[in-house]
Amino acid sequence: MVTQNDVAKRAGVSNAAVSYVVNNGPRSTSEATRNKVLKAIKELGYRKNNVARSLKTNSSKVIGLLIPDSSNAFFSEVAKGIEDEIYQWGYTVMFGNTAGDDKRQASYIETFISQMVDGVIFVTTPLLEEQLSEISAFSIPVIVIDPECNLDDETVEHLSVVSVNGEGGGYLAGEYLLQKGHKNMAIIAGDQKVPPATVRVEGFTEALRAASLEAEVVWAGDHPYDGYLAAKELLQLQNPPTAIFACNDLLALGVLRAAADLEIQIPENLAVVGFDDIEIANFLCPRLTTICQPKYEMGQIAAKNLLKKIANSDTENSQGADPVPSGVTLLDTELIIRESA
Amino acid sequence: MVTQNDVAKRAGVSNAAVSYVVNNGPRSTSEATRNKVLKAIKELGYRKNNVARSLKTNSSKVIGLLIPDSSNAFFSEVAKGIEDEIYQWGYTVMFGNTAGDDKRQASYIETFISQMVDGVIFVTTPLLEEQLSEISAFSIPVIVIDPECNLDDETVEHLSVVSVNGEGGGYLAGEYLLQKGHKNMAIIAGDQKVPPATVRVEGFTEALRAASLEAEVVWAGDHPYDGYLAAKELLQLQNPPTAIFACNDLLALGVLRAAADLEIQIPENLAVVGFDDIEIANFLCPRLTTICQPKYEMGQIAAKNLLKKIANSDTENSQGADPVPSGVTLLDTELIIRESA
DNA sequence: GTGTATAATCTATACGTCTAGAATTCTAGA
DNA sequence: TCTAGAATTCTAGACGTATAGATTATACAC
Repeated sequence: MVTQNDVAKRAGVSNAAVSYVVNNGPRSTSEATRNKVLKAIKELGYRKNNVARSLKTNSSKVIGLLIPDSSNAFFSEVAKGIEDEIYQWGYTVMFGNTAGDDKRQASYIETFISQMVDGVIFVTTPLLEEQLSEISAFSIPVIVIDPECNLDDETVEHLSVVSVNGEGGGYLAGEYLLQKGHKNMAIIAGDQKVPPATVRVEGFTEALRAASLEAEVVWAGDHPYDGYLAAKELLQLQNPPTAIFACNDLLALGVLRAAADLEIQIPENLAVVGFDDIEIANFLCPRLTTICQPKYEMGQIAAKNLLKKIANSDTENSQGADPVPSGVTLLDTELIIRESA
Repeated sequence: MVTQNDVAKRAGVSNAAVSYVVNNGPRSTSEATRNKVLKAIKELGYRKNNVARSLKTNSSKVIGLLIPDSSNAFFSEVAKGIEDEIYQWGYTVMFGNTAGDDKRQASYIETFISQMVDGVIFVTTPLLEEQLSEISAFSIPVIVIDPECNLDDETVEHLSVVSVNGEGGGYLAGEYLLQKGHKNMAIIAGDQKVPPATVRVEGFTEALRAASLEAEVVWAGDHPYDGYLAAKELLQLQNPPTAIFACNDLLALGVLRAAADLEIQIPENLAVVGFDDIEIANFLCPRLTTICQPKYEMGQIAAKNLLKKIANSDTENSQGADPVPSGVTLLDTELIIRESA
């Protein structure tokens, strides 16, 4: 492996000079040495070694990303927002799927610490008190996207969360279906263990409460098949719902399929509202009415906030530095009316 | 930061002893010191520092993953296969989206080298001669998933590729539609710059050639909307095709949507065959007939091969070691007949 | 009790980088 | 030409770890 020392020898300068050239500082170099060094670098094919740099400077230019399932359209869109943003600042993403497994999650946190990541982003992941305190023990900045909202206020205050107004989204869906005259509605909710599921249900329920109505809640999962099964069951009741709120678009897809199987016309005989507005929603038959949440932007904002936090913790004296909103940054959802409701 | 030295002091042993305990070797330790060290580790909250370890051992336990677009269902499924496999062996994934940008790709390769990754997996990414030789200059094992097949044989031989028989898949689609009696067929192909697109077209064309038929090819993109536009145009010709082969399922989704807009019945008046068999395919209306490729398995196999390669290059004397199939490992595709054709 | 083989431990150094502090060269004003 | 001050360069650790080589403790056979 070609090192700075090799380059230095070849160029006839000290290794410090090489470092200064490579990093454009922190001290200036004359045009002459600069050229000698650059020439030697080219000739020897030297590449800087970020591992050694990390060890010395205590900053790896890597951030850790913890996601339940990278193959899920929602998460992968968020991840893309993060990566796009972070790339521009010379950072790289190291990621792990928790797959809903606490042990696996813990293992990745160990890894992230061990790899000296400069920051961590948790996406929709159970926040275990113990793990959080471990990370903060290493003073690694953390951003959370869409948290389990039953965290105590103190913890949240300390945390910096980017979230979407899931409750508001659920409310929008309920309000809309109410306005369409539905009285008998059902909710097919995602995995009860995954935080955002519950809030959406609450928002929807809240909207119905205003009209003194209630909705049956079926806890399913996050896949189309879960939605399919749940919908089939609901639609074959003696008194089937006239509207279904599916808490994510993949579930909604399953609902559409179940309705088709049972030859139930949408939206004439059944209204369906989804949540997420994933890319395919606008191409389904019928096009899916859904609650849009800014996935890419969530990732982007989370990344921006994390980078800010990292910058602040670097300069130590965070006075004058651009402060990161701690507590919850809530992004708005939007009702996208298409054909299914 | 708590270091091995701190632990050593606390436990009243040498730092070497701590290292031996932490790594279970390479030398044995007495039960007594082992316990002392473990106790000190717990008391001080010591975590091993993988950065320092990497620097010393020249092995980071990190692999680099280069993907065109992590938010695409196909890639993210492959990525999941990789991550799942690699996690089991204590490795972690560092990833970057190339976004079809050669400069960005080059930048990530620099980063990977700089981070001392133990191996790299390229997924469906243009293999630039220069970049490959740069990586091999650092003797970093490389696995390619689904390559641009116009690489010269020598390069491929040197490379270790996991691929799916895209040509065979295209052939299956063509054969099936032929057998269904279609004579006027069209192909909506993905991004011409992305390697696998071309092979699928060739396979399909090949099948038709056997019946002395030809199909019109429209180069579109990778998104539903691309398929939608292309299909709308095709279906409004004075002599529209009776069957469309969409080279990936997202395109096919767009085709279904276009047909619905034009009130064309599927499969009665138009047959549609997709490619990929992504999760949603089985829930669309109509359910999508498509060519299934083992995405998760591709990732898994690629990861397994990469780990083998890494192990082999570690032991240097690869004699007796489990050899990695160099050249192309071709996985089979399968025709999944559902409702759309 | 002696000698020997083995196990356990410690000492010291290297991995490749960055960066204070010392040393040197350059610049410009007198 | 001389000199203060700035600009540039070099020297010399340190970051936290792993591991050869040296050293000491232990076990066992005689």
